[in-house]
Amino acid sequence: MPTEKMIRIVLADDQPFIRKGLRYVLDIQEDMQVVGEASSGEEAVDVALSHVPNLVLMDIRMPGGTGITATKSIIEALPGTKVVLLTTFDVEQYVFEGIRAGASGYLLKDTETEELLAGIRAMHRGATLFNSSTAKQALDQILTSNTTDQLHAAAQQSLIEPLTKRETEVLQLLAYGKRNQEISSVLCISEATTKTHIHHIMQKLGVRDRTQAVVAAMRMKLVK
Amino acid sequence: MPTEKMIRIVLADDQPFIRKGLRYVLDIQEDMQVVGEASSGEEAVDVALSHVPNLVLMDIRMPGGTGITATKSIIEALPGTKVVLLTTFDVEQYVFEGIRAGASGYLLKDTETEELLAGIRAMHRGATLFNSSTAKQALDQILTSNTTDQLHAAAQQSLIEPLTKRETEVLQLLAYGKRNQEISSVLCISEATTKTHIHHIMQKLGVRDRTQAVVAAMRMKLVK
DNA sequence: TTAGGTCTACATCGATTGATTGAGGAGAGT
DNA sequence: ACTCTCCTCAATCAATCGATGTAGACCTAA
Repeated sequence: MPTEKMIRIVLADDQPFIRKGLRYVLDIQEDMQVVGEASSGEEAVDVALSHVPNLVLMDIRMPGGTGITATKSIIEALPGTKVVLLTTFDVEQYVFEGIRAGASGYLLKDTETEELLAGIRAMHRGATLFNSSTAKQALDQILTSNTTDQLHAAAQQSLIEPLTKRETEVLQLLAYGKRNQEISSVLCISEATTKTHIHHIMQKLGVRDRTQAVVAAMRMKLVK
Repeated sequence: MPTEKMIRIVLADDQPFIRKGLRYVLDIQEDMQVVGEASSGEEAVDVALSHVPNLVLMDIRMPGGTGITATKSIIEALPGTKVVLLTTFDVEQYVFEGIRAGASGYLLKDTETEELLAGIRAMHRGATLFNSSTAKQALDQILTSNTTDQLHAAAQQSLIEPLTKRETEVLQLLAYGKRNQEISSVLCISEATTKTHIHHIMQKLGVRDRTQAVVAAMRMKLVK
C-alpha cells in the first residue's frame, strides 16, 4: 500500500531491462515506489513533471536529449526533486556536468543492490531537509494518484462513454491477452462477471470483440 | 507450479540490474522459470551444468571469461541447451564468433520485452532462424533486405522468426480486429487458409491467441 | 533435378467467446 | 425511501476460434 512515506521514484534509462531491473528491486522495498519510467531525456522530463517524484534515477546517455539537459529541466521545474545519475563507467565526463546541472549524485550501473538502496535512502533523507512546500504538493498527488485511477481518469477524459474502474481493470488484463478465466482468477470474480464486464467494455468502446477492444484501447492509450 | 513444461532459463550477465530485470520479466511468465544466475563466464558454465536449463541468456562481455568461451563450453557439455547472446550494441563483432561457437541467437539489451519473450518461446520451440546452419542466411537476409513491404522487412530484422509476406498481411488485418471470415474475403482466400496463416503467426510470435498476437505485434511495432 | 519454403486448401473437434436475459446486493446521491 | 450506478452471478445458445494433420501447386536455391 502506497503511503505518504514512500520514496517516489522515476526511472529514466533507454535500456528496458535496466528499467525493469531497477523497478523490480525498488518496488519490492516497502519504502519505495516507482511511479514512472522514461526511455529518453525528453520523456524523463515529461514523466517527472506529471508524477512529481522525490527522486529521478537518470541515465546519462540516452536518445532524445542527454540526461544532463533533462536533469537541468527537472531541477528547474521541480526543486524538490533529486536527480541521481546512472553511469556505466566509473569515469564519465558527463558526471561532472550533471552535478553542475543540479544532480544530487551518481551511481554506477553495476552497483550492488544493497548499496544502491542505501544510496537512495541517504539521498532521500538529505532531500527531506530541504523540502517544504513542494513536498506537500507531492503528497497531495500521491494521495490522488494510483495506476488504476489514472487509467480511469484517462478514460473519463475521452469522448467515449467512460469505463468504470472495474472495467478498466478488466481491460488492462484483456490487453495482456488474458483469457476470461484468467481475468476472473486474477480479480477473484466469476467468469460470468468477467464476461459481463467485457460485454460492457465492448459496448462502450463500440467494438465487436475483445481483439478490437484491445486495439482500440491501445490506440486511445487507455492501456500500456 | 513449475512443471516439466516450463522453459528453464539461466541468466549470465555481470550487471546485477540486467539480471534482476530479466529475472523479473521472465519469472512472471507462466511458462518460464529462471533457475540460476551467473555474473561471469566461468560461473555461467558452472550454473548451467548444475541446473541443465533449456536456455541460457548470456552477456558477451563479462569478466572471468567471455561469453563466447562459456558458450562453447556449455554447448559441448549440454547439447540440448540453447544459448542466446546478449549484446549492447547492434553490431558487435563477437556476435559472429558466438554464433560460430554454437549460440542459437542473439538479442540486443534494448530489445522490447514482448519481442524478447516471443524470441525465447520461438527459440525453445526449436526455431531455426538463428541456428548456426542458417545464421548466415539470416544475416544475409538482414543485410540485403530491401523488400517493398516495410512491415515485412521489420519482421525480418527482429529476433523472432520472420513472418512471410502473406502472414504479415494477415497480421495487419488481425490488428484491425478482423474476423477470420473477413480476412479471408479481403485476401480472397478460404477461411481455412486464413486459419493456417494465423496459426503460423501465433507460433512465430510465441503467443497463444489472436489477441496476444495483436498486442505483441503492436508492441513490436510490426503494425501501426 | 531435388529439396525446401511458401501459399493455398480442407476437415474435424474441442475450447473459447459473445449475445441475451434476468436478478440480487452495496453504496451514493436525491 | 427511492433511484441510479456499479458489481456480482447464472444459464443458455450460437458463433468464432485454435489445434492438428494432410496435401497439392508454385518457385527458388543447391
